[in-house]
Amino acid sequence: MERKEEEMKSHVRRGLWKPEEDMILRNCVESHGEGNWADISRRSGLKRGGKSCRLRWKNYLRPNIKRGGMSPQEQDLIIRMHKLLGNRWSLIAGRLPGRTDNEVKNYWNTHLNKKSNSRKQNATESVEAPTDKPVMSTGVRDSHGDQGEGEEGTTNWMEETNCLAYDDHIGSPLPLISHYTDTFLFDPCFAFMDCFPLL
DNA sequence: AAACCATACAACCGCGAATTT
DNA sequence: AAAATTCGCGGTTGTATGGTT
Repeated sequence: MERKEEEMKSHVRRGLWKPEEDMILRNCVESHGEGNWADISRRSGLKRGGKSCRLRWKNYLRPNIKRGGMSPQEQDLIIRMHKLLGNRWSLIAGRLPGRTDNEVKNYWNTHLNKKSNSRKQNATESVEAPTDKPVMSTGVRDSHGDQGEGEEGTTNWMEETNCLAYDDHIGSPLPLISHYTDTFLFDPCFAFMDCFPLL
């Protein structure tokens, strides 16, 4: 049993994807549709696990993926959202059209984390008791323990996040309500966040 | 030129949630 | 209802690349 698993693992290709593999995966997803990644992995003939196929598609091959550097607006939005939600990368990425959770996470870890830390350090020189915890918690996925409880820090998040989306097409921040009715109509987390200022 | 180091990003892993059987 | 399977998330690791010594 374990031996068989070992054997399976040893036949699975790992590491960076080659252009040929990308092409095969793209063709396979286009003809069979997204989902059931184990099946796609089998059908494609690629020696890649379903998980790996899914990740590659989601983060790289999917249409409408935006590549290249983050705009200042995107950076700013990530910082604000991270302050609110903590490491909820998929939620943050959901507010950035064309960006993936992995990309946002990487960008935060390599660029913004430092920036944010140095900012925080400056702030702590004048104010006591900073916190790594997000201002708000969604309560949707709390098992990892790095999310805030939502009780503390009911600070000025309204002021700070009066814009939670940026529209590249019109080149200006979207007001909360228009975005709420647009992309995140059914996201309870954002529905709550967006409604809160009305209280 | 080469060894070393730092940075950025792609990919993997483990886990829990959701769904299917 | 329980077991098995699939999916999605966040943390972590691996690798390519560029800069410095």
